[in-house]
This record gives sequence, C-alpha cells and structure tokens, in this order.
Amino acid sequence: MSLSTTTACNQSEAETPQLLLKNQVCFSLYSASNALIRSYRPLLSALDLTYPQYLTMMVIWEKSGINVKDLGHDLHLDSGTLTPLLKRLEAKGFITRERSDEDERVRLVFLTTQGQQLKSQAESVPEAIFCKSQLPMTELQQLKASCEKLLANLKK
Amino acid sequence: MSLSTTTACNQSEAETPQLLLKNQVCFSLYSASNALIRSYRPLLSALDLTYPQYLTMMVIWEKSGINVKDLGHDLHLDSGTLTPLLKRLEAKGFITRERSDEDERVRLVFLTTQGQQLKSQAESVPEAIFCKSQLPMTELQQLKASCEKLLANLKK
DNA sequence: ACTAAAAAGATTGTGCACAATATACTTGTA
DNA sequence: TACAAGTATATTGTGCACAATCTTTTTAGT
Repeated sequence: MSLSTTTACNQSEAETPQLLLKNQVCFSLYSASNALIRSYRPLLSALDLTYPQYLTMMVIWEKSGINVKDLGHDLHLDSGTLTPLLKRLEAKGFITRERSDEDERVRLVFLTTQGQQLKSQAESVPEAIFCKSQLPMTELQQLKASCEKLLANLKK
Repeated sequence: MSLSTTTACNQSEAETPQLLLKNQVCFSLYSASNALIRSYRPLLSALDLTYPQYLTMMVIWEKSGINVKDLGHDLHLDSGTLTPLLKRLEAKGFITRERSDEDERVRLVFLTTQGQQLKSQAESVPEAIFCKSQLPMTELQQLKASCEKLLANLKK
C-alpha cells in the first residue's frame, strides 16, 4: 500500500493508481491548508497581518522576549523565513527586535504596545474561521490530532 | 466554540485560549503540509521536480492535452502560479505548451516522451512517502476525507 | 590565552501562492 | 457587423518556505 489511497475503477487507474491526484493524501492536505490560509486572508488583512505573521504574533503574545531560535522551534520555521518576516512585523510597529546583552548572537523579540492592542482585535478571528470551516468540533480535533501525529513522525 | 480547540490550564490560557498556537487546527494542518512537502523533496529532486510540479505532472500523465484552466481547477491553483510553473516544466523537457487552433486564447499542455519516461521513475515515490508517514492507512484515509470536506466547505 | 568547533542569525537565490491587473481573443446582442 | 461583455492566459508585485552559505559570537579543549 502507499500514501495514495486506491479506489480502482477504469483501466488507466488500474495501471498506476498511486500516481493519480485524487488518491494523494498529501495533495488533500496541501489544498486544504492553502484554502484555509486563503480564508484567513480577508480577516487578517483587516489587522494588516498575513497568516504566518498571525501565527508568529500568537507566539509573541504568549512569550514576549522570545529569541528567533525558540520562535522557529515553535513555528517549525527557520531563520530564512523568520528574519524577513520579523523585520516586516517590526516595520509595522507590532514588535521590536533587540540583541541579547548576555549573548550578542541572540535576537530577542518584544511585543510593543501596538502589538498588544492587536491581540484584542484578533480575538474574533478564531470563531469566524470555525464558522467558515463548517465542520463539527470533534472532527476538527481529530484532524488536528492526525496532523500532529504525522508531523511528529516526519520529524523523526 | 472556535476553530482553536481549548484545553484550558493556566491563567494565560484561560484569558484567550483561542489565540494560543497549540490550539490552532489550521497551524497543525499548515505545519503537517509543510513537513510532508519537505519529506517529498529528496525523492523528487532526484526526478528534477518540486512538489507542485509533481502534482502538475500527475494531472498531465492522466490528461495530456489539458488546458491551463482545467489544470487550475484540478489543482486548485490559478494562472499566476501555473504559467511560470508550466514554463519550468517545459524548459526541463517534460511537457510542451501549445496554443489551441479552435480558440487562440487557450494553452494546451502535452506530455513529451521524456515526460512519459518520468512517470515510471515516479512510481516508487508514493510508497516511500507512505513509509515515512508511519501512519496506518485507515488514519490517512480519514485525514484525507476530512481535508476534502474542509476544502469543499471553504470553497462554498 | 589560543584556536577549532559550534551556535545564532542573516543573506542569497529559487520556486511557489495569490491578488491585482493587463492583454488577446471570442461571443452575444443590438 | 460593430462592439460591449466575457473568457483564457499572462504579467507584476508581495510574502512566504527552504536550501545553502556566510558572519559574528561563544564555547571547549589545549
């Protein structure tokens, strides 16, 4: 068996069903992820945020003063993605990027007052997305659990 | 309730649990999708393909002569993504891009001999990814079904 | 103290995604 | 048969993701 789920029917499928788009788990995941991010767009552009910026702000709302390495660990992103993203968040006034005094290599990211204010504006976003998804909470939780398991297995 | 699944514990979570990264279904989906595409990378670079190019080739293996609009419909991508991607596939010699005779606006995409040969090289990829995922087939099928349902709901 | 190795970020380059817009062609309707 | 509206694709610009590489700083072993 393969990651492509087979449901053979006609001849062309019988030959290499694992290479049909409709049998690809990853394609479904990829399309759903793209679609979900697309659904966030109108809500987040009102806050002047992209989806990856919104995720980053979530970490900073929780852990102001975090460094880039830990941020990357939490978000599963590297400095090549985060450095320019953080510069854009800084340019918008939501965060500041300061060097650590103990270790000059380390960049610490702090929430600004404006960044703090953004959080209250963002509070209605999760509910709005839940409505758009039109899926029962139990199914969403199951989906989340499977994605987390898959991610953990791929990281091994 | 919201798309962020709550599992309240400490004080900071109790305030706005729906804005915690660990409660975001979309973040799990996004991270798992990125990780899966990352896992494909070493397998596909041996074929000189990226993951979106691989998906595109799947459609063309099945439907040589398809136009850009139908390709975009199948892949949930637009011409802004597909036009440059198809040009790269053409530059690699896997496809040709020809104008339709009946309607000069339409671009038809055909498989080349080299593109056909690529298919047999790709046949081992799905199995390899299935192994990397380390998830039972039933869970993968469930994951796929939920993603498809979510995508369909978001498209409405 | 000196230096090799390691660590933290930053930089560069490629390839998506996608919004917005532009261009070329086709079709329906007066 | 003009011509407005619609359609198919292409172009432009922004912001990720990520590999590869580089710089700066720290740490460890001598």
